[in-house]
Amino acid sequence: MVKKRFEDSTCSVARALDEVGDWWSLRIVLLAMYGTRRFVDFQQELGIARNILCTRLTRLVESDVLQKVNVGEHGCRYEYRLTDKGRDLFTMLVALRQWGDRWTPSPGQEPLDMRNRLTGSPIAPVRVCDQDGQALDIRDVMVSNKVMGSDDVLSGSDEIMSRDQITSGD
Amino acid sequence: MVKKRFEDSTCSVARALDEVGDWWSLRIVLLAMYGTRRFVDFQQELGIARNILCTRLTRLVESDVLQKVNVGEHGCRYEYRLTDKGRDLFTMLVALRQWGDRWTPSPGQEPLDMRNRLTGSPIAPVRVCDQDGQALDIRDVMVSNKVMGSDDVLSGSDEIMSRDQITSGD
DNA sequence: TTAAAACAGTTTCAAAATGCAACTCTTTTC
DNA sequence: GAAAAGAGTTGCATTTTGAAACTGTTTTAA
Repeated sequence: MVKKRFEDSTCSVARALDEVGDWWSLRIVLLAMYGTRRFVDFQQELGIARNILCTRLTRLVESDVLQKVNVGEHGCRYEYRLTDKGRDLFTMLVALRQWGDRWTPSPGQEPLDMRNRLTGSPIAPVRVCDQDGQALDIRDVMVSNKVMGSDDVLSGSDEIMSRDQITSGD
Repeated sequence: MVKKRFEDSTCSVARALDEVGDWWSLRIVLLAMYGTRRFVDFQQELGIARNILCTRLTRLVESDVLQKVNVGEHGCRYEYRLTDKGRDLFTMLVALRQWGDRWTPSPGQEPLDMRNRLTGSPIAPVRVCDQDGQALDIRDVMVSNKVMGSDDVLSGSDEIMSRDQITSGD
């Protein structure tokens, strides 16, 4: 019984991408991490159309990634700030940045230098580890699918391991 | 001198998003990690339009995230397989999955159980660490901007730290 | 205290991307 | 050797995006 090994329409990656997986949202979150808070600043730094920015910010507020705060002194003037949920995208964005640094280098552009603010120690490459602290890459990972009662390894699809081998556990 | 603290049109996150930041590409890569390789399988599992899938796969091949392999016995029949570059999105996708598990839980849907294939040890939450092994969250990180010769902390924009405080180093 | 500028959007309309269905042509399978 | 499956294309309708102008507030500065 092979067909669909993971019923992933309810996959949390898909759900995450529904919230921040469009063309602009992660860029907005990234700018927010750099300190941008105002509508015009997002607009100018991204070069995004104002109406699109408006719908994106609204969506991000609805999904609780940003919060809209009235900072006007005599009326209404707004700022968009990261929530805990938005701030928690930090790890994923660092992983994405490191991937970009490794695989899409830009001539004459050196990677952003990020460090421990207190000690100056540089940030290390983000790794997936198990609870014993062992770093794992995709080939080392097994996914147990409780619904279907079968285990499987992630493939990373290369020529060494055929589809038959991968699905032999079913 | 405040205006733009990071000239990020050349930011590696932006470059990464140019390659995999659209609505479908990361889902395609994720399926590829689960072992999907064929055009029709991607199409059916994603519910994506065939022409769109075609342009996405072509783009991913062009940017060397996937490779297109002829597996026909008497002619042409293709598979799309992850390259090293594509496989290296694993870390980022695990971080995204964990974010989704934490913040967009689905009723009755428990997180995918991922483990070390050899030992059965569960995967731990992905963390950003410095080279001394110290786990850092966004508030602990400093970015040194060599172009502008200034240092800055990432803000995570909440009400505790005002924009003035953040930019006081300039 | 008032005029000018800045903010935070809307609205309108054109251009681009996406989705759907039908249609090819080749390759497997039976 | 026929039928089915794979891997796309093509054409057209729908949706999303982008650009620019337009509104109504709120600050700033004289």
